[in-house]
Amino acid sequence: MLDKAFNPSEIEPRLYAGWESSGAFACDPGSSAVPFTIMIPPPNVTGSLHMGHALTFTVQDVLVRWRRMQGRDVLWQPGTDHAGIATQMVVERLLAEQGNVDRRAMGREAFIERVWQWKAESGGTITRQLRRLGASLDWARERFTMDAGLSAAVREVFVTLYRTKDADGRGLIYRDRRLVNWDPRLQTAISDLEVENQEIKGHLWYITYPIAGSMQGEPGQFITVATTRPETMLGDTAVAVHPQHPTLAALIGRHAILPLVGRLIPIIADSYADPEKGTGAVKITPAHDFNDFAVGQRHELPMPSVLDRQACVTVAEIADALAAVDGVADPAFVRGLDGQDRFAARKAIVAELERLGLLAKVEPHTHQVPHGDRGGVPIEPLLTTQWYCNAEVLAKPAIEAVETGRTQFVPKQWENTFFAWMRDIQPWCISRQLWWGHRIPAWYGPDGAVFVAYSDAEARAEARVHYGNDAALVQDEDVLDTWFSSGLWPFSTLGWPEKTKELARYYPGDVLVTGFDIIFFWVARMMMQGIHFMNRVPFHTVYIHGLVRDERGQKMSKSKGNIIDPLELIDRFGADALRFTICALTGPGRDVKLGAARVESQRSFVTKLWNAARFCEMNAIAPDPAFDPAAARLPLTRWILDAANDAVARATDALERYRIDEYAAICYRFTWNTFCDLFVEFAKPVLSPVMAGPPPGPEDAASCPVMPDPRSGPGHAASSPVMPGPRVGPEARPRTGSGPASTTFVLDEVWDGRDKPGHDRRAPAPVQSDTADAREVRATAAHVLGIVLRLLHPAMPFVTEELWDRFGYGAQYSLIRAPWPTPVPVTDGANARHELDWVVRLITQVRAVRAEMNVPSSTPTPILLRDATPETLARASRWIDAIKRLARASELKSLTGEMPKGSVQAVLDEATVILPLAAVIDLGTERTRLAKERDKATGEAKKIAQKLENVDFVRRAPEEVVEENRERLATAQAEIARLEAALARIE
RNA sequence: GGGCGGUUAGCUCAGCGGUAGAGCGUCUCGUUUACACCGAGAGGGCCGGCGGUUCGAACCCGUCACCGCCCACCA
Repeated sequence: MLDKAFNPSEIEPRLYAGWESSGAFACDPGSSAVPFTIMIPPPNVTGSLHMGHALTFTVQDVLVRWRRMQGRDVLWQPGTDHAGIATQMVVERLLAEQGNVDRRAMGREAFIERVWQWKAESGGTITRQLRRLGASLDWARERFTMDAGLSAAVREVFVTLYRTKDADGRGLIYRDRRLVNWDPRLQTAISDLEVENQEIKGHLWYITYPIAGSMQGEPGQFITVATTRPETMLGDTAVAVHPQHPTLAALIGRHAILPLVGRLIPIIADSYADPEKGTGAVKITPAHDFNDFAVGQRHELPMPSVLDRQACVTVAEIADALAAVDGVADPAFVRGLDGQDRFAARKAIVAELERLGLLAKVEPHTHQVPHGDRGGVPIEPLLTTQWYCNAEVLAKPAIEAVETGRTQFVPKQWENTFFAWMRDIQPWCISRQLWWGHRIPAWYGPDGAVFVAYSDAEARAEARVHYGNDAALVQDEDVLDTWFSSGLWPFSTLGWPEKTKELARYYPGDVLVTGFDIIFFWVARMMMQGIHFMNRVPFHTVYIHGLVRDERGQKMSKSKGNIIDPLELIDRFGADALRFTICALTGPGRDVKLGAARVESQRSFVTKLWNAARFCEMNAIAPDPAFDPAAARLPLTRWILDAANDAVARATDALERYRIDEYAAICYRFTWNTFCDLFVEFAKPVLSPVMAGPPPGPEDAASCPVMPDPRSGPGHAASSPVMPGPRVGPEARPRTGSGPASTTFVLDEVWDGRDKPGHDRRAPAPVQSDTADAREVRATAAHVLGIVLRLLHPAMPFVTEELWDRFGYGAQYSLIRAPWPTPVPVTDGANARHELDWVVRLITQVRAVRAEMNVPSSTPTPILLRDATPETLARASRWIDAIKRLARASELKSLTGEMPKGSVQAVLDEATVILPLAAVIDLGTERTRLAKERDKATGEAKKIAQKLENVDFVRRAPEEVVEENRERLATAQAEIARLEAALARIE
């Protein structure tokens, strides 16, 4: 027996362990099946599962589980990223907390050993958490970016790119001395992508630079520059003005005296100086500003650095130029700045300028200041020698691959983002001044000669050739950007550069799933490196999902305190509920707004499925291997099989299009609305007919609050004249066995105006019907439940597996590899659909009317059909038990004569549905209700008529559209006529 | 400055040329034995504004407004 409720916390760990140990997630390189590969975006080894992970891994797991069920040989490659900066920071913080010496005191080797130790102890957090989410990763193949094999791949790539020369004879990896984004807190170079601009409320300082050799009172005695960074002025080597500047151009060629420093700097012409901005003159500090660096290169200016690696002032490079100038420059002041922090120096410099009267003015100024995304402090452009990768060369084939569609983005609009960045790609700084990471395989000789090699030994061998003897070599201290190794993930995890059978089989992969924030960092680099080294794109599809936000659409962040922990949600509601919520909310190009309330409401779907299964269990519904859907003969079974076909086809199509949200909605609707609300309810009278029909009404019809007409007395209804009903021809007579239930009720009985006392159903026997009909319904129910479980398995693996096992659809843990459902032939599905559609509409109509008239559902009433065709009456007869049960009917009959007084009417196709409710209805209310219905239909008819009167519409619209409108008009007009007739019957 | 996305029921969102939809919330009714994490029913929207294309626009085009994001840059 299934428990009353699904208990995820008990069931999930057990099922996951079973899956994993039974090898259900493992790929099979020896299989003949078509492979399907997804490379996990390796989470940081320091990470713990956050909502972004929950989103991306749920989406991937849905795709992976679905494809596995389709029979593909799935490799979902797991692993983690060594995450250079992040991990180094974590371990350094830990060392500090434990009161250890810092890493520099500790030494490189000992520190790295400590990081490995940390990884062994704490690096498994994220992978454990992924298991809790239900991610079906092939754990036996787990990789780490610093594994020996992956490290070998990194060296292979580095050496190869270094040795591959571009058109100018330069390696695709090369060393260069230029400005780099320097993070003074972490004391390492970072790439452009790791810089985040933050809006800062600062100041614009206007500083007066005296012109050298100018006379007192001369108009051009000073040139004023504006700056947001006065402290960099120590490194100024020019002042630039626009060559066509109306007034300042006259000063070009003269020199300014750099305040504080006393050095003479030229006033140069450069169109970089925008006459509209600031004062029109701009100070040039080539070593501390990217634009100024370019100006400095153009004019061959000196480039002294005045800030060091900790962003403190250093005067070493300008010491020789210091000169005392009365009232302008004082070498002692500048020397006094040496070693001061950049912001302290700024303050001091501003104060000194003010004291000297060289500060023309200060304005408040809000501007974007670049910050390091990890360190969080303003970055400092710094002149250093770093290793670069010529991304421009590598980008070209990657751009082409997307242009030609060999790799496609979903949604497509992200291709524009990709192109925009790739077509203007900058040299990629790949060296980092860290210890944790892949050490750059470059060695330096005593004279600075560089030897790039696979190993220390190989480098020594090269040096021996170079020098003619054994020279002492020193390996480069730096490590590579983490993304350099991540970019190799699609093939380094498969054994490259070895030619493994996994590499041949699983590269290229199929889909890459990630967020848009990673397109540049990772997707672009995998494309570039994958194409360059494997000659093929690493994946044919890049599926980009949104970001997870909180319920109000705010980005989740620690500072806002709106972080939602997926593990907490799993604890509270179960992994299936969380996963299904994510699936339902992840529309293309849309962020996922998620909160506990949403997960809680989706949990009820898990419960619903569980309870539907309990119903099946209670009704002895069990899988029947001999069941043949094509042989189903009942309208009910043919209808549900037909509807299941439709759900299967549409769910599969949605997954093909990566529309996880549509897939979820289709499954949800089919399970809840179609299977539970309709099929199960219709099945009940067949499965246990004793329980069919409404609960017992009052024994005495006269005491029923519905029937007696308070105005005319209890005898009134009974005294209404009743005409004989139509004889239903034998062809329309219900055939025993073709309907869903016993047909003890005959529709050609004429309603006699009296409600029959209900059967005595006060003690329903818990018997299960064992008719052929009931057996067919049971087998069908089991078949369709099996489809539901398989359809939902990718989204809700736990509850579906549990039910699959409990019902014995297959061996334990077999759902994970059960065949994905495909549509099956159904006999005359359209007919069954039409039939059920009518029954549902009848029931809905009656329910609506009853609710509107405030008839309590405990009070059954008769349902009379007027003007119904024999076909309709036959249909009604076939479904009489279900109708009575679901529409709370005491009986169902045809009516040709006059309507009982005080009846309520509703129009259903050609027939009018009449509910005799004399006791409770007010004629005025009923008249208003019917008039409202009629007016609605009239409005509809008028709209369509207008359309059809438009000759252009009739002439130019497609024939089927015109025809459809004609039909709709006819239907509406017929409905109006019947509603008019109904109104006329009311006195 | 360049670009992208969004604006549809109270909320979250589907729909993207031919009858405006769902879930949640609201209101009403219901102790029907699968399920109150339930069932039934109802109310609720000139689909951001203005133009245009079309027989027909929530949907296509233009434009504006507001919200969000990305890139560049602001001496």
